[in-house]
Amino acid sequence: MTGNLLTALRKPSMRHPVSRVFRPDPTTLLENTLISHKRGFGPGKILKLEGDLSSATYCMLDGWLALSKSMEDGQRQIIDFLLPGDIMNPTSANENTSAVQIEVLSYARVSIIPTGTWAGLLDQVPSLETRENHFIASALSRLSERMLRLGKGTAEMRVAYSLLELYLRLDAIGKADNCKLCLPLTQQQLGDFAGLSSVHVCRTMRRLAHRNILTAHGQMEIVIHDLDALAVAASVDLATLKSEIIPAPDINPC
Amino acid sequence: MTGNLLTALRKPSMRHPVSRVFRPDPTTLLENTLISHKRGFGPGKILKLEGDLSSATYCMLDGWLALSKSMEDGQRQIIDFLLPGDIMNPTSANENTSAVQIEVLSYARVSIIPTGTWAGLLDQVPSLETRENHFIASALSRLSERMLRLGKGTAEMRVAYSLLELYLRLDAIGKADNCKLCLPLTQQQLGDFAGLSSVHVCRTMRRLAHRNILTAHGQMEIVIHDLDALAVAASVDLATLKSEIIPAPDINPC
DNA sequence: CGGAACCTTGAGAGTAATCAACCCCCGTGG
DNA sequence: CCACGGGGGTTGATTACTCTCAAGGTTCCG
Repeated sequence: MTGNLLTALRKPSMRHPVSRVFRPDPTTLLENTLISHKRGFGPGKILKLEGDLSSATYCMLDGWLALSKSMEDGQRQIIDFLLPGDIMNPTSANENTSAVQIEVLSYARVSIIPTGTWAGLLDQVPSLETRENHFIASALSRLSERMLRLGKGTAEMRVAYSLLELYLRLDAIGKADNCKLCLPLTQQQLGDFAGLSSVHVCRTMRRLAHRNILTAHGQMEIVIHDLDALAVAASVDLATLKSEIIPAPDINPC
Repeated sequence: MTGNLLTALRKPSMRHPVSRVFRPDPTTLLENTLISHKRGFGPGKILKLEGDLSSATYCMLDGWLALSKSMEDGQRQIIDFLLPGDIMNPTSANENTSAVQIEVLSYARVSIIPTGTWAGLLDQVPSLETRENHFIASALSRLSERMLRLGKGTAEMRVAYSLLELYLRLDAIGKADNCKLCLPLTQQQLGDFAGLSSVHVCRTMRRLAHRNILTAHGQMEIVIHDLDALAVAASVDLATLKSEIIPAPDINPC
């Protein structure tokens, strides 16, 4: 009912039942907290504006959110996407405002947990802090990878990398069957993510399609035909990238 | 002897002695750990390459480090600078390799504390975890701010923003007297940070100088004459930026 | 004096943004 | 049923920005 997040949190103890004696499951507390803070939002809904008061941790149960920043002239950069299972606290260093705008891309179910409540949870659910740290490390790695390409990459690299990153993340949560991605994004939004105009995103994707690396239909239904060629275009080593940006619990299925 | 980091950690309890009974100071443990792991490195030294094994927290006592990523063709992006007082763990989501290259820019004294030891410290020094979280929030805010400009900003915005960010950070540790910054950087390195070629950094800074916004001499001794104009050029609200990227302990002296 | 590293400036080339037109799809309402 | 409008996607033409290449200039130091 609360989706991948709980599943993922349960896995470690299920995999190693010998490591713990049976006791009242702390994930029950987590589950109750997640459920009681769960809310649903439709596409286009703005959950937070930049600078809004915010001091909460977002636990993604389902759907997509975009974290973005804008300039006065309306230019926008998507800083990151939040996908099912992700945990993220967008509070900036001042402890009470959000550094980014938070927008719903596809119908999303999110548990928004106030910082105080979250701190209590961390005390009582030991695996949660570890998991949160994995997500922070993962987010930092992703941001670094993207900054490299924003600063020094060509349009092709940026688009190829963006698609690869999304592919790896979706694949990790079982949503990229056969290299097919369904992205709830317009080309404008993909451009805001990759640091390109929507027109140039279109041209670049067409070129990739023309080389039989991928095909796209309709509302961003993308099929990657040649993962290796896409990795070359993105200037990425796929295995390394995966290990660096996908949180550890999902990589080590023991 | 161990510099700003300890000073900063001590401040809270020193300011409010009434809030704690006297007891064996946990900062003694911290101090000992910092001292016993302290090392010094000269400019140019590479502490880690991308992908090197790494599982440690870096506590900056003095000097500058650069975290960077490179592409096969040698293009390089500086992801972040580490300045005195900063705490940072560059480990990627796989828990054992560094997501970035770590390079010394000016003679640096750093305590490099293995993850296990660090976890023990966190248990015993309550203020440390809070402080680490502030640094994480601060780093994420900075990265977001920079990504916005890498993706959508002009060369002028990028240079102006880079200088402003460094000004705010140096000012916060008392190293930006009278808007004068001494950056241990070449224009090439500033370009790697701002996502520009060294040639274009030069042109852009000259234009800013020509407008009497700043002057630069020698090895990047920069004096900002018109902070407001620089903030306009960077498309930044200075007070907001400061609150978002400078860790809270220096703002909320509670 | 010579060399090295860095900064400065100009000229030319290349990449991506912008502007503009058109297409397609789809939902709405006459 | 069809006319209409809106939101996206596609494509071409033009513009603008930034890179690269190249040639000095400066400072520092052996």
